[in-house]
Amino acid sequence: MAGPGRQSKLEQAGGPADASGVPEMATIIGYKLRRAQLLVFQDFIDSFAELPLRPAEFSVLALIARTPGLKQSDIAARLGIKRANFVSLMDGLERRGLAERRKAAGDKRSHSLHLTEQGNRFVARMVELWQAHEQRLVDSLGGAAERDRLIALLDRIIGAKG
Amino acid sequence: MAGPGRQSKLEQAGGPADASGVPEMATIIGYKLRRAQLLVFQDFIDSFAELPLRPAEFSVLALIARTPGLKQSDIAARLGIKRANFVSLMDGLERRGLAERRKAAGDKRSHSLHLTEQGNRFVARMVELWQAHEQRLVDSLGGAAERDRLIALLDRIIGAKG
DNA sequence: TATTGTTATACTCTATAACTATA
DNA sequence: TATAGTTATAGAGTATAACAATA
Repeated sequence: MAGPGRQSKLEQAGGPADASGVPEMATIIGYKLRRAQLLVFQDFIDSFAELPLRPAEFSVLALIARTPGLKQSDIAARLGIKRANFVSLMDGLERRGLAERRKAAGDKRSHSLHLTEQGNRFVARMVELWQAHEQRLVDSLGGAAERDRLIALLDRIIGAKG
Repeated sequence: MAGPGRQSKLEQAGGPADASGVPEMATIIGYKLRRAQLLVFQDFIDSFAELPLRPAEFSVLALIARTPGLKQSDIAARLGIKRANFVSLMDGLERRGLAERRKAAGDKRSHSLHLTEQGNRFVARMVELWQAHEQRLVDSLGGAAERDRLIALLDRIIGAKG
């Protein structure tokens, strides 16, 4: 990792560094990712003032809408949510009448997840609000092509875990 | 927002959507940003197993190293940390003997922040560990040019708040 | 009056262990 | 034995209000 001749390869990993090699925050990938992600989530929250919904709840409803009938554990795993933490999240969606647990056919341990009728209507409005939010983001990036480039780069970081 | 002729502009904001317009998570900017950021922070934490340090602590030490003497509130504001939350973070760095508060010259209310001698040595090692972490990221992206493209795209989202 | 640092507090998110009922 | 769902709990991270000292 640190052989001789290291000095001749300054700035190979990070961006501009001072004499001691301390990087400027503006050039650090993780720092920029965090700042951007916080801003995007804040815009998401603001966009859903009319229909209070957190990003995690949005992702659960969207996934159930697209692939109804999946087991609770499957939904949680696909979204990177621990199954223990998924319980109260799903409780909330059920309490609001948007989604429901049904006894799975074969396996009596598991629940399969579905939207309710009200949930379907909710998701329709949710998608409209989301599109406005996403369009703002795409515009700030400079267009759909830039959006695609950003996602392609993020996918390289995420790798096979996508 | 939703005029007639909307069907002819499908997928303008989001990526592939099903018949009801529900987006696939893999095409959502905020979702990808979150996943990537979590992975990067996890790799950061793993990289600092030898020298336990959280991302926020890293950013504070790096900022003090590059611009010593700034007020506590300035450091916090530049990093997007609420000053109330900055107190215990700084307490930790001071307790570990890495950084210190000094009475500011003019204003008796404020503290100016500096690294200790031990802090300088710590930062030197911290930078080495960080470079290995950052190099892994750059490699996964495909090179420094891709890193620059990613940061440029993130800066468009962040806008003037960077 | 306003600002700096601080305390206290609360809420969200995340992580782990242990329980139950099934398999 | 292992898995699905659940409960309880603890730790971060983050947000606001209020206070003392100082400007």
